[in-house]
Amino acid sequence: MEETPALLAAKPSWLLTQLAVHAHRLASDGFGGVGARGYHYRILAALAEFGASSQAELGRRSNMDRSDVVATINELAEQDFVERTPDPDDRRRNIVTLTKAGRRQLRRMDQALDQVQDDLLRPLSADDRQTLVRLLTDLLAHHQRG
Amino acid sequence: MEETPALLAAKPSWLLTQLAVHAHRLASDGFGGVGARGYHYRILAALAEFGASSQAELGRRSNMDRSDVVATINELAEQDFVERTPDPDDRRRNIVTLTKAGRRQLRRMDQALDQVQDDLLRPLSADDRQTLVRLLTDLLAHHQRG
DNA sequence: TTCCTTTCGTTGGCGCTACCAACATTGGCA
DNA sequence: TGCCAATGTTGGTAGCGCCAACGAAAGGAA
Repeated sequence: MEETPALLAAKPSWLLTQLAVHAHRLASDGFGGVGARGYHYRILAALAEFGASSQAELGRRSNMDRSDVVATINELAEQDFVERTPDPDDRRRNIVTLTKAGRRQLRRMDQALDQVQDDLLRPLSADDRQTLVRLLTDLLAHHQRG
Repeated sequence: MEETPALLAAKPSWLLTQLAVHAHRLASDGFGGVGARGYHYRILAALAEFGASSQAELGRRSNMDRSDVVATINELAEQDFVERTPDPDDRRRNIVTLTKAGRRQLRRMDQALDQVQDDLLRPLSADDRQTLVRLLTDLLAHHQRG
């Protein structure tokens, strides 16, 4: 294998984005096994955790653009993983509901994702994993405000 | 701000990929100021560090697909940041050379990137930054073999 | 009430990164 | 010689993130 330029290898942003590529590939492979992708998981997870929501709400919680939520809900609804019904109390909104099948799909995706975490962090000790998660959590929290 | 589902927030792969989004946005903003993007930096950095190379070599060092190297070299050559000449010793290959202007562009991009690192790691102490880099470096090294 | 602003869902787009398949040309090797 | 590997190139595709614009509807100010 060829050497990576030191200019790159020394940059935290390089380490982060390259590692994210690996993480994304692992996750995609896992999700691909159940015919889904990341956006689907985000929406299903948000629904399972906070219950039926409007699309705008789902977007804010899952860090997704409104327009991408539309497409994702379309796909999930076509597979009967969610239901989209107009909100009678606010006629601008749709209420998105998780179905039984959707809950099952979420469980499948979650298991795949757990395996991904293992593969991703394999070389690290339990302590190091915890440290890494702490640092990343701090950083992410910071960048989601400023 | 709305709450992120715990199912997401707990996954290292989520932290990593989301943080990479922020890192990428910061870098893109920095690069955008000089009319460039990530692929350009990778190629220029590899050329500066290892000297004139074939496109395939550049791709391996910069972690890029051959086809993406072609497009990137096209763009860099159009701005006279690199020169592409056929290799007389191996007529399959091109030799890509960094120009003075290319070196200047790299310096500009590198300065922008240094600022990005600061912004990215701002909330962390010097110790924490070092720890983070160590952990990420270990992980990345692992995933670039297996 | 009327007017203005905001929110919501939707459509249709774009950029960047990461890939893949196919092809012709050329080198290297058995 | 004949076969396989590497190279550059073309022309795709997918996923994620994002933006502008629109009509419909809600909310708040005057």
